[in-house]
Amino acid sequence: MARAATTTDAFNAVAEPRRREILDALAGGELAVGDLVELLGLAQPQVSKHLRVLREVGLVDVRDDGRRRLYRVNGAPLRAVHDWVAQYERLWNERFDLMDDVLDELGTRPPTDAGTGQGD
Amino acid sequence: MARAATTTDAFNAVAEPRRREILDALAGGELAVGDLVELLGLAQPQVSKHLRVLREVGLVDVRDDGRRRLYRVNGAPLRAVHDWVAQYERLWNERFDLMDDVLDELGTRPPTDAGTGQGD
DNA sequence: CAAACATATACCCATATGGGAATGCGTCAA
DNA sequence: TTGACGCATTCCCATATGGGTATATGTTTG
Repeated sequence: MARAATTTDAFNAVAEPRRREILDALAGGELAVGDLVELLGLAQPQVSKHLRVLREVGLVDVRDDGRRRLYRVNGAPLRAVHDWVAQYERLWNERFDLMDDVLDELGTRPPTDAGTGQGD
Repeated sequence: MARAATTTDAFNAVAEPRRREILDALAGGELAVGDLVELLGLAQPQVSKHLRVLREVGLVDVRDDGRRRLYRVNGAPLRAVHDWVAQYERLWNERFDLMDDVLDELGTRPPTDAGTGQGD
């Protein structure tokens, strides 16, 4: 087996830096392939291929405009990523960690910080 | 060129479902490789290899305990993922207006150093 | 109609992958 | 010491990747 396909889910699709750049560029609004080619400095086929992947996971939508194709972001699939990562927020935020200890010792969570002081 | 190495960053490391499972399992606390083997139903070498990747990107720390090795999560590297994805929250959240303000502020880099956040 | 333009596909290729199986190596038990 | 245990590493391999280049498809213009 090789690595999971990039089109498997948003996790894989977004692992590629170039695709993140594309999404960032599209964050400002609709853009045609040619615009992205200029903005990213990538070859046109490469951009089209990245867009294909993004489309397959639903991260972008397309709209025909004459001989151009306008792409736009659709962040919905990123929600899964966000939700998963959010669970680890506490692990890079020391405060939560300390708070956890404190709460653990107290045995219960006070309804609000009643100015418990900063003891430690 | 092939795909970027899985050890390139948290984005790539976490794109693999098994590695996410490992992190989820470790979220409860330290675990030995053998524990993970049982929990995930994977072969031991595979688990060790996934742990290697996670270690290389700093997502887990190890600790020797006799002939076992206890792994624990370190969510720090996930912060980059979280921060990037958070930019797109507005695309699946209805509160555009509020988010717009936030994004606007993110667009500028205040001279302040770390610690800003909203802690207060 | 043909020519120019915009985009998508097809091919080719070097590369890292993740699983399987075998093995190396340090640690604990008898 | 020998042997069992726990884990890491190595080798093998099918597979998808992303970039490069060439080409096919569709659209607008002359």
